[in-house]
Amino acid sequence: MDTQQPNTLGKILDAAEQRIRCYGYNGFSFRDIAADVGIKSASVHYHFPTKGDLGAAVMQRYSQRFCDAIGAAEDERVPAEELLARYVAGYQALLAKDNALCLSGILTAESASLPEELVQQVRRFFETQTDWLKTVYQRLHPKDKKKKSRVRAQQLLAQLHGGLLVARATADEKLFERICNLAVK
Amino acid sequence: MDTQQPNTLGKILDAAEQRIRCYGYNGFSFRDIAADVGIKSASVHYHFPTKGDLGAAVMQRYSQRFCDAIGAAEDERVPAEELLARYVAGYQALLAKDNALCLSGILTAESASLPEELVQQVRRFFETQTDWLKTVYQRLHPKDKKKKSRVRAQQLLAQLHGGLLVARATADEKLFERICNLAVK
DNA sequence: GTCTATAATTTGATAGAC
DNA sequence: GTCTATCAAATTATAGAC
Repeated sequence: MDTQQPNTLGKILDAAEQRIRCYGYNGFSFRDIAADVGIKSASVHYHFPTKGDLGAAVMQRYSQRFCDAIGAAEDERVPAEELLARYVAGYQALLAKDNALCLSGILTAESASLPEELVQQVRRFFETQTDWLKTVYQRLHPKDKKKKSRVRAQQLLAQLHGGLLVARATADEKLFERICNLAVK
Repeated sequence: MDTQQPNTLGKILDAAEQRIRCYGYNGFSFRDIAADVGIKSASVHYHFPTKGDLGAAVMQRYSQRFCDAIGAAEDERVPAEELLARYVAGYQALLAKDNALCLSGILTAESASLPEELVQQVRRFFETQTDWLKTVYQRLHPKDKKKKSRVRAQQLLAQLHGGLLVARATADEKLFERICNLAVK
């Protein structure tokens, strides 16, 4: 799914991210991860003492990757339209491919059964995304009030994450693409 | 959350639906349900032999309730605009209140770890919703092609379910309301 | 760092008394 | 229908050898 990590720690994170995105946080065990990587579960505990530690590390890496990928919303060398198009394209490329949800989406669904730290990480993820999109929308519609740009951002996020959800539920591969096309128009 | 059932079977379904919507299918046990209802887990097994049976019954009742609530999309006594507004209002009233997802949404997120029967039920739920909304949109925009009405329907579903997701993640109670206002405009 | 072995707990599920 | 008692398997996690 992403850049295959050569070291054990990276492989564990890869496996855990994949597992969570497909089965949910409560749908995988340390033994599953161990089997995926080709080691024993005790070795997974060596790298991540508790399941909460593992979940937090996966989410942390995921957030960081997202931030790196989208860059600065204020970067004036790139037109706002293109930033937005890139953002949506990123969802198509990274997320819609295997018909799995965004990591943050699936963790939100299970949030009541998650360690509080993980819930906070997910919340920060969505707030970071909202802030980024808000800035882009403000460049796109400079006359809008900041509040309106924020609502636009939240609306797009809802559309994208809901698109991933409905596409997965109906096993309709083209659905997300159509949602995206409508979103960037 | 819904009409409190007086009989044990109904109480079990209520408790299971609540548990799934907050913790996910993999986030609750028969003992949890038993404790919620005030019986022992063996008694839950009397009503629903396996966890799959329980999950299927919860989803079945949920789908039926949805169908009953929205009525026939072809009902000409009700204007299409109102049907749409009612539909969105239903999401606000039933789902957004406790900041939990739609049952189908959370099951979609975990779908890879679910019994196949349950996955199919969820798929049918979304297809039923899409068909209903498609018919309403065709009444609203009679000149549109059927395909376009279908895409409108999917887009609204994505927006609503994504709205529930992002609202829950950010613990922003007003967010879903704003998404809804934009949706029915 | 990875292993074997194992502890402590939880889980889905069943048998049989009342 | 609900209970007590229990099972077999799985789960998170740790101790200690290599």
